[in-house]
Amino acid sequence: MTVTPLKHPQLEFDDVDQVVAELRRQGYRLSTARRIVLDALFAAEGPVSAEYIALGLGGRLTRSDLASVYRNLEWLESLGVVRHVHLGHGPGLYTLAREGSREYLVCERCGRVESLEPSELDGVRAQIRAAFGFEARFSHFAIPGLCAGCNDAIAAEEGAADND
Amino acid sequence: MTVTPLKHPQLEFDDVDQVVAELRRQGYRLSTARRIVLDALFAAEGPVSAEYIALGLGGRLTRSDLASVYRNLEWLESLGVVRHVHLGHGPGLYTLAREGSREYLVCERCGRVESLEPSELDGVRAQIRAAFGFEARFSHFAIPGLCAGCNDAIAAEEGAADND
DNA sequence: TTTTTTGCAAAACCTTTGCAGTTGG
DNA sequence: CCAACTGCAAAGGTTTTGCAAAAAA
Repeated sequence: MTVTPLKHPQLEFDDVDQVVAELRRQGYRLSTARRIVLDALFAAEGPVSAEYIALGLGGRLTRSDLASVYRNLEWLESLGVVRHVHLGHGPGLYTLAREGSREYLVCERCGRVESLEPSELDGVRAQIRAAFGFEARFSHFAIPGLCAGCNDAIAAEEGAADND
Repeated sequence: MTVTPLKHPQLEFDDVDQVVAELRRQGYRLSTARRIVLDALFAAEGPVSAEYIALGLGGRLTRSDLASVYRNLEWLESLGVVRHVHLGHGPGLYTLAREGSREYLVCERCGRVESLEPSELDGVRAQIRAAFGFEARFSHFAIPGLCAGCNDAIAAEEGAADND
């Protein structure tokens, strides 16, 4: 089993100041706009949209310009500090990369999102690799489907509809 | 093992005229614009974008209005004649539903698309169901990753870069 | 001071909607 | 004939780009 080497190794950090210090050490400029994006990502509880960041997480934080937010997210992503995921239709969602590439199960019926440790899907990836020689990456696009609860609910509906 | 009952059972048909006849039998109007969309879907070799259909599959067929194409694709989808998939970024792609809900592996490096019989992923779905109680649906969003060739190519690159 | 980044505006991209005019049955 | 559908144009939602003004180092 090989650990995938990252082109841009994830930076280790626990708070905004650490990231700021590290980026500055690497020679990057740290504007207020950039700090705002980092603040929002640290304050957010899960993946958030660029717009939500620009609105200061819904008013709780300093607002900023949407175009700059996109530019800075892209920049932070290229440095391995941030990554983004697509959970379905709707905007891409951004999150700090520090926790590793979490993977998501998204219920298409109720919208519930289950966040998984990357290793939890190793078996699934192995099965796909064995069958198709394909290395599946669930870290950028979520796995859509039906959660247990909705699956049951649908089964019940269909039972009730048997007398159509 | 239960066969999922379809709300809109797929129509059986081999060519445009059969679909047209069936839809007319069901009381729907069949305009030229609608026939053009069906012609394009039958002529296409795989999933195609609405725009490509509107352009007459790149000039080979009659062109038509993009908004009408979208409307008719949505209508045909609601009748179970058409379905659409998302293979990654970029527009949704439409295809005839007659062949069942094929599922796709998309290489994020070279763009290669591998089309699978639904049953080929039954084992994967079973594993996910067993582990998370989640019924994965790969028919609407493709599985992204790296095909065997690109995986090898990347391994080679990384070997060559060991002396960084 | 000089290079980078910002903020605003505009555009690009995909998709939906409103509406007057046309068409299918 | 009349309900349904078209074609065009405009708008909606997400993301990118151009550029003059502002800010970082």
